[in-house]
Amino acid sequence: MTDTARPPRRTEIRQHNETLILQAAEKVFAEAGFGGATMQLIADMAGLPKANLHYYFLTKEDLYRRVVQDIFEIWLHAADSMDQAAGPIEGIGAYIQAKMEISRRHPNGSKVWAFEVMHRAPVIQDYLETTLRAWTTGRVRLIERWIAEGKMAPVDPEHLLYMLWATTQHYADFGHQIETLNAGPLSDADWQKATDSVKTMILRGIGAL
Amino acid sequence: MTDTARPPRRTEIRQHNETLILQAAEKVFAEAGFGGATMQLIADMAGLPKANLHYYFLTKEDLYRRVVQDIFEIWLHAADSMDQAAGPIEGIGAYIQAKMEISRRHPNGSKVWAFEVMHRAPVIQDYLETTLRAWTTGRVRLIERWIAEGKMAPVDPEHLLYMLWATTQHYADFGHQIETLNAGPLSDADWQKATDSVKTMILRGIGAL
DNA sequence: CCACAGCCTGACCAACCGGTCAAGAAAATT
DNA sequence: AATTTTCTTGACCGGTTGGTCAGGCTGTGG
Repeated sequence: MTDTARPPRRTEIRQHNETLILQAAEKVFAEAGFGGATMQLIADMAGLPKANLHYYFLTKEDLYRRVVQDIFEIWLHAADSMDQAAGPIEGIGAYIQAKMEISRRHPNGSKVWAFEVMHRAPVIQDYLETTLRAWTTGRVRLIERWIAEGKMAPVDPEHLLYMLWATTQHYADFGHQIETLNAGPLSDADWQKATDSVKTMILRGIGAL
Repeated sequence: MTDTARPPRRTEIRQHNETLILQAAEKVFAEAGFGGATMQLIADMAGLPKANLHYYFLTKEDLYRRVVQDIFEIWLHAADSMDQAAGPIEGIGAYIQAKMEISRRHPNGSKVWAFEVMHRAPVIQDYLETTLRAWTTGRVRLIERWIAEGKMAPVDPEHLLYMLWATTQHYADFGHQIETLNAGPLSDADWQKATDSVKTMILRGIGAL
């Protein structure tokens, strides 16, 4: 066998433990930030000795980088629904729907992203400058086409994107504030109402309704 | 002299150094979070020895609390313009204007607030439950009145408030991401355009235009 | 049975953390 | 000038941190 391209073997144990650690890390990094998180706390939450974490992830920063990268992947895929849409009502409506669901199911991921960007993105700056910028340019063109086709009002595409990110991520990043004002966690109906409200206000705001 | 009501004397030195420390602390807390910030770093940035910080502020947490409280004050005052307005166009328009200016001039304050809320607000939870909740209730009533008077569409007032907070604060909290996509800091014209975009989309979104 | 690579972990370390303190300098008050 | 209060600071302390490492464990292929 001269299979030089074979990837380094990943036993099931490795896969399992890495997942365990990443889940715990996401939670701890979200709740305490990079500086406030401790490897010991992540280890305890994952149910492993601390030294084991350093076996799978060389340093705290390596572990953090993996968490942020994994989140970034989820974010990018959320926009797939936007691309093959006939117009803004379907496209932006679906994007809002997808991002609201991510905010509900991966609130910790959203928070880690927020932490990272507020830190001036020391770990994922290159992603911002390459992948995210390319992604943004593509959606700006899409929105400009919809405007040219008279399917929506001539709003600034970049600021529309910022508004979409801000409103949807707010329900994850500031979830605690919302739950406090709501006097408890949001129910299924609450989330439905939130999603509908955001959709309605934004779609009407861009003159698509 | 039996002036028992006299406030604790505040020399100019005290006032000056407290301001110096608070400014440095706001910046460091914003850039590193509570856990990541160190008293040594704040001291260096303020140009004072570390022991001097503990003379003016007993503990790191006391200093942090002061920073968060100061920010909270600024936020509350921003809504004054909203109250004595004839309708949503003036009221919400002025509120957006005020909050965008705060995002521009106090981006660190906004970030510290975001950090605190993401931490599940260990320091200012009581503020959320009392002051912020009361404030919110008042504005919800105001918006409901505008709706009843037919001055805007029947949107959910709470989610409108969340949208206002999310969009305006996004320009502070995610300023680095925006600047990266913008390939540089936002100019006066950029900020004007951002403010106009937010105003137009939201006011049209609530059917006030 | 052996050999060997991957996996596990208690014990340990240098560096750094928030916070303390005593002694003195500076300023304000008498 | 004397006294009292406020301010300043280097040196220090116990506790915690990220990271290391030697040695043991486990499962698998021959």
